[in-house]
Amino acid sequence: MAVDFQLAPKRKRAAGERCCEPVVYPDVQRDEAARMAEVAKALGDPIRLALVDVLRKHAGKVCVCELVPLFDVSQPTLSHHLKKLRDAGVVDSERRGLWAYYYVIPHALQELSAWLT
Amino acid sequence: MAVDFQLAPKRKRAAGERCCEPVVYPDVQRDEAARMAEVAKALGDPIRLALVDVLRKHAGKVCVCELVPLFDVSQPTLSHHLKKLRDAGVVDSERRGLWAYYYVIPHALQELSAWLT
DNA sequence: GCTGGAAATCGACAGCCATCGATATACATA
DNA sequence: TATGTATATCGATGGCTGTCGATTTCCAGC
Repeated sequence: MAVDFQLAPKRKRAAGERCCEPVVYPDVQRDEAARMAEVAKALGDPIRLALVDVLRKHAGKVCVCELVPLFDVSQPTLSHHLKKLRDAGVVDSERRGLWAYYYVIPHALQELSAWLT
Repeated sequence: MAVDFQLAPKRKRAAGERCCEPVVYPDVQRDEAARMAEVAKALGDPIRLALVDVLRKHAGKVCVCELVPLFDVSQPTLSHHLKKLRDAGVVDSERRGLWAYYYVIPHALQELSAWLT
């Protein structure tokens, strides 16, 4: 995760000089921005975005063995992408025997979605 | 940009066997994923996400000199983030004299927003 | 036990990213 | 022309990312 930003004091400006209407600090709090940016970052790869798309369209849980052949990357690489999505809190997984099933965590995308709307 | 993903046959074919036409992801979907991932990646940094938040809340155009003091990063770093957002097609800028004004491109976030909904 | 398959992890590598200070560019004003 | 200011670009740096092949872990079935 990138370095967190902070509020800094406004710089002084010559009296009466004005380039535009004053701005106020973003409504989004820092931790909100950090959370949403984390989710956005997880979606910021075409493979991961398509993975989430597949998982969302399957209301249930999808076996990794069904996901791997859909993409032109190796199994370890896909596993890496799934881990990124898990670390970002977008998906979760469940093991049944040899197989692992992934699914989108309900409401994981809700905050970002609401902000974008 | 990361390596573009491809779609492969859904099932591994046995040697020489020909069971069916491979299932192919529509190209539209791949392009969509690439475009949306690019936008998501641009939003995948807390500073850039907060920048977009500020610009969106101000329906007009905001001077860079108002943005810089809001964040605890140097002016070159903020300029770099603004350039990232510009390259991703999220914002655009306009120069008036010494000052540069940034604004969110209308509907730039629409596709991603609709997909997330 | 042993063998085989599914998935995760490891180790390495090239490329990208966020950040800074220094510098360049462009414009305004004296 | 000379000076100052706003913004962009440059160059360097440490850290992160996506990718792979090889390996490991875990489980099922023999």
